[in-house]
Amino acid sequence: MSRTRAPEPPGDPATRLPIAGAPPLRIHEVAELVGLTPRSIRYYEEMGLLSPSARSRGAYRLFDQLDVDRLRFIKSLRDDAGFSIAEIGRLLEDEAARRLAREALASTDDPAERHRILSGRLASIDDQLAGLNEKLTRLQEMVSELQRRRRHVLGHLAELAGDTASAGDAPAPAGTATPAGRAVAVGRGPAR
Amino acid sequence: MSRTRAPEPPGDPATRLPIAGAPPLRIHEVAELVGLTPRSIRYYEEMGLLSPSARSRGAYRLFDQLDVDRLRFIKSLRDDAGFSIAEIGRLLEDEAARRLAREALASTDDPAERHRILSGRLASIDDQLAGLNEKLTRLQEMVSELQRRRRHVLGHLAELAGDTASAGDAPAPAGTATPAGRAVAVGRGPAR
DNA sequence: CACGACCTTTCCGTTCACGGAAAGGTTATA
DNA sequence: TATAACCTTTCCGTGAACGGAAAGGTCGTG
Repeated sequence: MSRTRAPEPPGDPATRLPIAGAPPLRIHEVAELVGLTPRSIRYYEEMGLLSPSARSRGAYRLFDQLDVDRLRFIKSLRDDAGFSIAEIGRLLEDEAARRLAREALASTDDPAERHRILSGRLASIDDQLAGLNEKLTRLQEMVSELQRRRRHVLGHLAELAGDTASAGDAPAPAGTATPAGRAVAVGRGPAR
Repeated sequence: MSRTRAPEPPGDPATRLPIAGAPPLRIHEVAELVGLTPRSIRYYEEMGLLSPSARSRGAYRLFDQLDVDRLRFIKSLRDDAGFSIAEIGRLLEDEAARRLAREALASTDDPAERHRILSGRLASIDDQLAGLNEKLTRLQEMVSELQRRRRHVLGHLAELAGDTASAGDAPAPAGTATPAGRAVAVGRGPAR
């Protein structure tokens, strides 16, 4: 551990303020933090998923907390939702449109204009919801099917265990409570 | 419409029976049916996702209803769950293991052996559930967040509409009821 | 039996999402 | 100031998931 962190000598406040006392990170630091490679992060920037991050005088990329959050979001979208980089780009563009709409709303009192802006936002949100709901429904069907099988197997195991009295209902070993209500069984060991 | 369907002259019952009266389909027919290209279907066969389908004397691939179901499943896994072809391959291998386990279970009365088989099945199911649940939870979080925003925008719109009395609660225009319980709002027009 | 429409395999090309090397610049520390 | 450990851009390579053309075979109909 030779060198720890560069305090970034003052004189370059940049355009984006670093969120109160949090030092900016360099690319391999964020990479490790969020579980991506520097290469991927540069690629995402090239594809327009990141606002051109701040740079040091030496042209080093510098990342603040917002960048980290954004990268985490991107990774989640990629790994969990299975979106392509292009799709993620579109989602993030919409995110940007959202900020613009906020500002536009704050700067006008005209009811018609406000209605136009809000309607646009609603349409965009509904579009995204439609896409996500489709994926979500399919995934839930798959999970339900697997849970059905799981109960089935557990029933057989219980039956095997001797007490032929109580069959069909199982304790469920570990679970992730889904926001939607029902607990979902999850078993042994890490995936991947 | 020159040629409609080949009745497949008897003399080649093949190994897989065509499920009572359903004529086997040729590759471009299934392709259109399930929404894939012939090229993709051949590729999936090459990757081992399909049991080597039946062939006519002239070496044409012939698909029965099971093949169609399997292809639909593959497409769903690919498009909705975002699995890679390799991952789908593993899931389907497990499906095959499931059939084997069924047969093995049916052919033994030894409790220890039955327990071993059932435990293996349970472990495999739990593995799959773990992976799917992770995706599912993330997706649900994203949907929840979007719904929150949607309500927010709707609140502002209602406020704009004049009656400043009732704000914050909205009727939700259209919805897909998720198996898990809560209705999820979906708006205007088709996505994609 | 000839035709058109489909099929076969083989192979090369393409897009996506990066990996990795090259050639050179920057930054904190010794 | 020299050195190690980062960083930069540029470019070429790679595996996945196909697309598409080539060269030839097969099917039902005219």
